[in-house]
Amino acid sequence: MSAPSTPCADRLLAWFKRHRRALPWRGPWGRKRDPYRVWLSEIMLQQTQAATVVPRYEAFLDRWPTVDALARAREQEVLDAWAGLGYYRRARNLHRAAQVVATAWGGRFPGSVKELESLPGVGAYTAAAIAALAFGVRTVAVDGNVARVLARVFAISTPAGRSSRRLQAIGADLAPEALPGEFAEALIELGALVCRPRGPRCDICPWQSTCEAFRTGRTADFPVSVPRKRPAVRYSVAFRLTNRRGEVLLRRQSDPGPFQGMLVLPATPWAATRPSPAAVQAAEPPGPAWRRVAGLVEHGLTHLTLRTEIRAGATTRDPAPGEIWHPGRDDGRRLPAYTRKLLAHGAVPEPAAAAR
DNA sequence: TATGCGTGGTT
DNA sequence: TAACCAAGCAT
Repeated sequence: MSAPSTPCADRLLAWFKRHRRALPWRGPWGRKRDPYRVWLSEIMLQQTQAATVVPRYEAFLDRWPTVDALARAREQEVLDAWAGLGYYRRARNLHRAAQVVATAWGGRFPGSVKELESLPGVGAYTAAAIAALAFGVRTVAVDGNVARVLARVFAISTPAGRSSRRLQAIGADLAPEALPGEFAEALIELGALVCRPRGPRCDICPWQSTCEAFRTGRTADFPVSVPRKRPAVRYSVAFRLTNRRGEVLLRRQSDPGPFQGMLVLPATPWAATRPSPAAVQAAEPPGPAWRRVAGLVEHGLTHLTLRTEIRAGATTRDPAPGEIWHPGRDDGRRLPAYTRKLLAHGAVPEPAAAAR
């Protein structure tokens, strides 16, 4: 039998140069890139699709064009600018990392994988991505796309989650001396556009001739995935308190757990069963007579399904410390999707809306 | 190593 | 339609 041929970096680069998407965090082909912009985009792209990130990235960059500007922002502003993107710990780490870069590193990002990995929110993937894309380090960043590509090309039957070190080493060996950043990004793009999870486009793949999974007709067998558990269900009762202007009382989620630091409705803690009357009463903001809103709002997180019942009430009082009145209706943008959903559910339509 | 962390798109 | 999954990280 003949020796298996090695995937060719030049062939992948040629494909990428021709087919790569024009995304706002990408410059012209082969051009040196601003580490701040690479870092910001990579944090946003963690577990988040490019199409979702594009408008948020541009808005973020408009508001905080440099790492120093971001370091000077207040944490609340950063969290609110992140609202709707999910995984809110990313936003807190982003702000903290900006302050580390601004102070400990004099406003310039470090250029080695190891130094980058010391920044909050920067793990093995993101550190490698910044090093390759912004600093020309000859390495690859193994995300879900790259893990899938390599698992297929080399028919690796270890589950991707447990073999990322090995995949990293395999990928880095393939990287060329010239344009390592473009190569690292090309691998990701190949996974996103061609070597897709289902229905891979092997017919247009630049690596088809060296892909073991294609050769053996087993692209569907790689990467090997571990079945995931079904999310647990959690129940709570949330309180929708409105003032005369139709504004809604929100507070910052202070408990560790989902939505920490974000604007949420006052509510009982989440529990495995529906809250008892005593638990509901203990969590009630003081004041009004509460009206039960029909139905249950269901919201899915990666590991939880939240089922929330809403009680509505009206008041004339001022917000307590740590609480704010939020317009509620229009700008849903400072809010997590979960909070937005709770505001919208069974809301009494305003006259203007009802007339349409 | 396993688990906790959002949200939206795709099939 | 109910998985499945996305440019993962921290603990």
